[in-house]
Amino acid sequence: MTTNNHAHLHQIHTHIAGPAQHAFEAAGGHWTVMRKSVFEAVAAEGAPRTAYEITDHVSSALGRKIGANTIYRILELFIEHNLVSRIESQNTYVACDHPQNPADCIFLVCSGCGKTTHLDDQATSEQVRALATATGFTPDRMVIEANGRCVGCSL
Amino acid sequence: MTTNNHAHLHQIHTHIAGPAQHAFEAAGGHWTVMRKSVFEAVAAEGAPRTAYEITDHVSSALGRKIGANTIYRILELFIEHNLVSRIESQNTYVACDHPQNPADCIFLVCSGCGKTTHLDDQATSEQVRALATATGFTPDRMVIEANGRCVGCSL
DNA sequence: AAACAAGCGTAATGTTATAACATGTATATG
DNA sequence: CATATACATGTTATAACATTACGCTTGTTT
Repeated sequence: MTTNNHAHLHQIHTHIAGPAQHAFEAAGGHWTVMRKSVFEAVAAEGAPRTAYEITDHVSSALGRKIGANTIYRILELFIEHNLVSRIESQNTYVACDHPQNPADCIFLVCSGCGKTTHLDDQATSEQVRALATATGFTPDRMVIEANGRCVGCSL
Repeated sequence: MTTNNHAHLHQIHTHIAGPAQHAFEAAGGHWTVMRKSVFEAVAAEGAPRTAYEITDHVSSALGRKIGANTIYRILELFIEHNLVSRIESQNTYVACDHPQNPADCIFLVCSGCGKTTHLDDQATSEQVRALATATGFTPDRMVIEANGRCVGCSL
């Protein structure tokens, strides 16, 4: 092995490795063209995007029609690896800054402009977890979202 | 006015007024047969129910086919009046115990049996609100959910 | 009675997500 | 390098969730 070869491999293993790619590969994942493209689509805008928006974005980036389920598969994979979070109250997806630190994110979703910011507050998310645990519940994934108005839209 | 009359009104203004009905009417809403039926469908089970399950339940309760949009309309109305909460991570709806006290609920959703319990912890939800507010965000509705395993399903 | 609003019906459609199965592509192994 | 294997994606169809547009009936106001 390790005769690292074929030209088309170079196009996959581009050198723009962001933290996302790095974390994903460190976990044994393959950073394929498709996955790279999906990640870029999710990360492209400040606002979270729907799966079908991502589908369109990827389709035009690759110049061919991609099926929705391909996108959903990859989003699910990314969510498992903390590269992406799903905003439950919006049915949208956002890229996650810190794949290293799998903290529970707190999302602030603006109902005016759609922009979403995210906070990490270990103390708060731990408090929610502790509350749940105290009842005998075993929490897995936390969903903490605030819907309201961002600074710009509250005027 | 106030010649309170017609027989069919009596069937609307039944005397089983739970706290939900009471709060709803206090807010100026009309507790119609349809709305009563929807509320009962939502409240019927421990587990939260999807809008289409509610649709089926109401349809068989009333003996005729009810359209999904009728259910969605009423669910939305109930949510505004704190009679019902939507579990965002499940696309389901649950009846709310305390329409009086519009606290932010914390839901514990079991991925095993689907049962959902709800906590009220003012301190925690206030903490999340405070976090949001500190960034200049004006929170409206909070979504705090924990997905995991309930006591029975964690074995 | 006329005007209006609230509540619901009906039908169609839009949006989000998954299932089932086929095909392609990378990697390991003899 | 041939082949086996597992992983990744394509294709098609459909399920699940939600909304729109419009009209009819009923209750309330004038």
